[in-house]
Amino acid sequence: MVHSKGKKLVVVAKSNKLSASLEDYLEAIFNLAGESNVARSKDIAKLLGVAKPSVTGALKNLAKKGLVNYRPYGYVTLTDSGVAEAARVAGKHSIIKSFFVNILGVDAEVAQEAACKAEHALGPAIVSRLLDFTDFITQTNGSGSDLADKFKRFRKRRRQGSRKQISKQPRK
Amino acid sequence: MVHSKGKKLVVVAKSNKLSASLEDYLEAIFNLAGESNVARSKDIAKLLGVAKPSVTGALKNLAKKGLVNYRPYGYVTLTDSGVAEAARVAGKHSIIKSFFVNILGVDAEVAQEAACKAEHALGPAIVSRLLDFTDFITQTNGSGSDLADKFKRFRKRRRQGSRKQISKQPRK
DNA sequence: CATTATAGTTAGTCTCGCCTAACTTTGTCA
DNA sequence: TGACAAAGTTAGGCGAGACTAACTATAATG
Repeated sequence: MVHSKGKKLVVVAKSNKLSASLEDYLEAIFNLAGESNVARSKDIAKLLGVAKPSVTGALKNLAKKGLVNYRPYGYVTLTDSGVAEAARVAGKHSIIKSFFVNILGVDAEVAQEAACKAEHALGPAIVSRLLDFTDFITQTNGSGSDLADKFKRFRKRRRQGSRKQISKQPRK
Repeated sequence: MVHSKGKKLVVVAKSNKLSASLEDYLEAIFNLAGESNVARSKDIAKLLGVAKPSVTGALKNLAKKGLVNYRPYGYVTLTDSGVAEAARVAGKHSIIKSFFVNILGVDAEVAQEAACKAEHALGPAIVSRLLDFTDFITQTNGSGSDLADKFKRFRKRRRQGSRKQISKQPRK
């Protein structure tokens, strides 16, 4: 971990960086709005698996940051910067998930869930490379057989070869 | 995100799963103990960038879970299951970081920091594949030139090709 | 248009993880 | 060995983010 952190001059500026939680709300609104053009509190709650009052709180918070247009009992819409921010997060999500599924061959469900968490952990430097890498691998299957496929076979061989030692994963 | 979650029978069993924070403490102790065979509260605090009382709290917590041997004012050691758990976390960290550095070509500092966060987000299914994949790529450079190198050139070309559109990343 | 179901909000509480200030214990060294 | 520094702990507090219970506003329906 090794923090270090600014330490002294930190008091200022309530920080415009979003918490993982608020990023999740923003992304949820973005996705819901993308489908049906409206985002209802109810649906946000359902999508994120939280209770309704949690949504209200988050919306107020996002409104204070100028990312959503919030009016009590009204529909929720994203502001311009809200859209930008949400698109950024959703983009990360998509890149990460795509890597998991298309390169690593992870099950879509698992990849989806993992991407939800990882999108808050990985900065632009990594995600940008991940995108390039995924493209690189999927495009480079001109020179020979499909690399992702090769990997699948490699992995199968490896996992079969060492049954007893690794079996699966030291459970728990 | 899409939770769903057990929902009904969840009340029981205070959960033996560690929070991200506690995993960090455990990993820190593991690393410190590995180097000098003792883990002092002071060093844990420094390594994680937290205040001393936070360490005390975490240690009590870990002790309650049977992962560390904690005696007030004494040195901290890991129990057997503490070692197992810590090794698991540290293993994840190492696998993830290695992928970032050796495959994606990310700067070691950045990779270190990102791995710290990602290790809490990625489950065994993904990490196991990540390990295999990294090995696969680094071992498969027999058939032709080094793939990681190829990727580096691919990326350089790509980033140069699209200067204006992507330039870097929409800052903030 | 009145009733009722549904959506949303308010108020209050809880847990987690961190902090500072002040205290106690331990270790060091003259 | 006694004083002082360093390490560790206790007490108290704060913010984020979630929850439940109870209330209010909106929508739908006869």
